[in-house]
Amino acid sequence: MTTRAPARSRSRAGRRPTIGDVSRLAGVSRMTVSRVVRDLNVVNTRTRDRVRKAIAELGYVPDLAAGSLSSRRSGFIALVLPTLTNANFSAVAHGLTDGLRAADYHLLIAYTDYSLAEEEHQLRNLLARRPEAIVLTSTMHSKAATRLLRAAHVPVVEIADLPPRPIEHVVGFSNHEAGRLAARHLIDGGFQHIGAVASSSDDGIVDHRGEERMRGFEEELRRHERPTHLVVRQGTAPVSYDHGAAGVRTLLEREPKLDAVFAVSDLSAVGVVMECQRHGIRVPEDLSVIGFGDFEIGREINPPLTTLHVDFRALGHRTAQTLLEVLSHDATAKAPPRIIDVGVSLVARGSVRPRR
Amino acid sequence: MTTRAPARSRSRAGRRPTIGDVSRLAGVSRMTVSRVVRDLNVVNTRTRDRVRKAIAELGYVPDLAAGSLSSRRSGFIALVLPTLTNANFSAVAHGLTDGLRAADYHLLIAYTDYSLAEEEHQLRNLLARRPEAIVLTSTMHSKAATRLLRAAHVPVVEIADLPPRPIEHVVGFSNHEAGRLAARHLIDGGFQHIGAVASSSDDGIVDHRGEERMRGFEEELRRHERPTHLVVRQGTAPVSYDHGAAGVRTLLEREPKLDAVFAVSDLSAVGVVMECQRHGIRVPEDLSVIGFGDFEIGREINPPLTTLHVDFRALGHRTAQTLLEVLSHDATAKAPPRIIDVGVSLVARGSVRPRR
DNA sequence: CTGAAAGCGCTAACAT
DNA sequence: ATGTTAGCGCTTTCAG
Repeated sequence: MTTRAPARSRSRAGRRPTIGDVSRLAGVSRMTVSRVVRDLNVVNTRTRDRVRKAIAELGYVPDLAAGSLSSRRSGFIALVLPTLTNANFSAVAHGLTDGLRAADYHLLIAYTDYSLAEEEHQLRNLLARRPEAIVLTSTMHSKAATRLLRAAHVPVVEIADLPPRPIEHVVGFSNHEAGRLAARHLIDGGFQHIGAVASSSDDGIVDHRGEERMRGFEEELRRHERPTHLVVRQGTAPVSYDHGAAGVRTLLEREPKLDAVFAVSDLSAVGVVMECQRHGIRVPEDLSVIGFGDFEIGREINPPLTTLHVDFRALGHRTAQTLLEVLSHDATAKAPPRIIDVGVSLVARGSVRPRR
Repeated sequence: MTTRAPARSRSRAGRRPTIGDVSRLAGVSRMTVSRVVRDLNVVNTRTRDRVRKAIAELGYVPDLAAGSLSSRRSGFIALVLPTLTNANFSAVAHGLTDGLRAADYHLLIAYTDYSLAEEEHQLRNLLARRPEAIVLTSTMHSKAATRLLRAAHVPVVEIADLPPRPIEHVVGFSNHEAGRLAARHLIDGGFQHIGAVASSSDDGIVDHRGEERMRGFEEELRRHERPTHLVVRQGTAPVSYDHGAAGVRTLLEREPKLDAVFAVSDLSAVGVVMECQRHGIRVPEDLSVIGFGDFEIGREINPPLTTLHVDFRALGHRTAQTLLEVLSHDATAKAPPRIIDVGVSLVARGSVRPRR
């Protein structure tokens, strides 16, 4: 960059100021600047102010890459989400951010589109930046991903499910149990022709948590000697409204006497309700509908949606807490694995009308 | 960490393997390992395989912090979003990720909850990690944030609006024009009592883009000598369903003859429709509704929602393209600012029934 | 309270 | 095709 700036600014022409530029301007050593930047509270007030002034004047922003290389602390925690388009995952991120802020950890977010291959790709990227912990919203990983995670020498928290063989820590709930709760609610409600709309796995695109819910749902049906042939798979994750609309059409073709539907997500449940409206099928008089996730749209539609509720924000908070505990552990002694279940509960609203 | 591992592994006990560990195991210099890792294709095939084997054996993952400190290339681009809970912003992220992947840039995402202070905080964090470019979904920043951005010596792209005084590059559309389109559609439709549901700013929480839409809307009303007293502000960003439900109640109290409503987002528009259903107000027979954003839920409800459409995925792609062009520019010559307008269009659906 | 020396893990630039 | 040297910007450690 050819600049006409006077020679005295040669040291900072065209590049970002470094700690050395600040120290020169303030007339102190780089160490002193470093102490001021990190708020170490050991620097003389007047020196500190002089340094602060120099920092402001130069617009100095410390280089965390250099800092963490030296201190061996990157100061960030990685969160891997299946998708950005899900209010519940956002709630988790919020809970995490809040819980981590006081400890001055920065949260970095990546998403995988429910793809195992993409998860591995993102993990590789993230791990290369040396996060101090890693949070995964998924309990199913490629073999290579699992190996990476184990070799990373970093605390790993799997969230939003209860894996049978966790990598390390877990903050979640049982998706299997969620599905069973839905089935029991419908069976107890006296419904005779119970269907469900799930999504299908395809080519490495897997919504394992949704599948667990469906497995729980089917298992409970079987326990009560009910048929499970009315579970249809519609589209791939992320589940959305149209999955429900298309799914219920299929179900009604297959069983005109259908009287209740469990949708793997509130979003597809809303799709079910909307499609029913279009065909003059009354919810809940003709057909009862139950979803999962307690999304806002479910509370807003008419009738409001019966659903399964998980406190995802609390889940995020608990994850932050767990992380903080684990990270405060002496690095020489690995903290024992924590397994935390935040639970799931059924919220009865107008979209289900018991038959007895 | 007390370990019983044999002494020969002393060099890698309890810590991650470094490039030196790999080079020792493979019997080559660290440079050779570096070349293999970066796929520089200048290494002898047999040597390369030996190195690869060592890498696999040790589970070596390169340290990008160290690498980028040395190469002065961090390899990532930062995306700052107002909120994670917005399908359109997710679409932008997708478009960006896709467009950037070939060039091997990694996208790191942060969100601000529509808070200027939080934006500044996130920016500081992000900038400290030396992104090679920064993408902001907002065109309004705190003074300090603007200063940080200008001092960062990094390309800045503001997206999803058309700011009058851009920091540098822009890929967006006119929110002002979007609001005007909505107003014109309703005026042309022959509506007499036109209202709107906006959100209010509060305490540093600002949805500047939404406000621009409302300003455009009001301006167009005034142009046609229509009153603008039926624009109500309901809640703060992020806008959601309940904003619309509460907003339309207020509007109907204020003007029982209300015949059309523009909602700042499809989400609040859906809230309007749902609230109308609950009160026996027919949409569109009694009240017409128009939203913004063309969210999936708008296509799914009955009647489907008339809305303003922006191709956000394309916006993300164009942003990626712009970034790639700008970044390929010789670092010594700053690329000229690009201003790209992806446009906005009205999508007429069932929720608006013209009166003439 | 402040500073000097050494080095974090990697790559640019220059040998060979 | 491979290696050597130096140094990226910061912090740790130790000395004063």
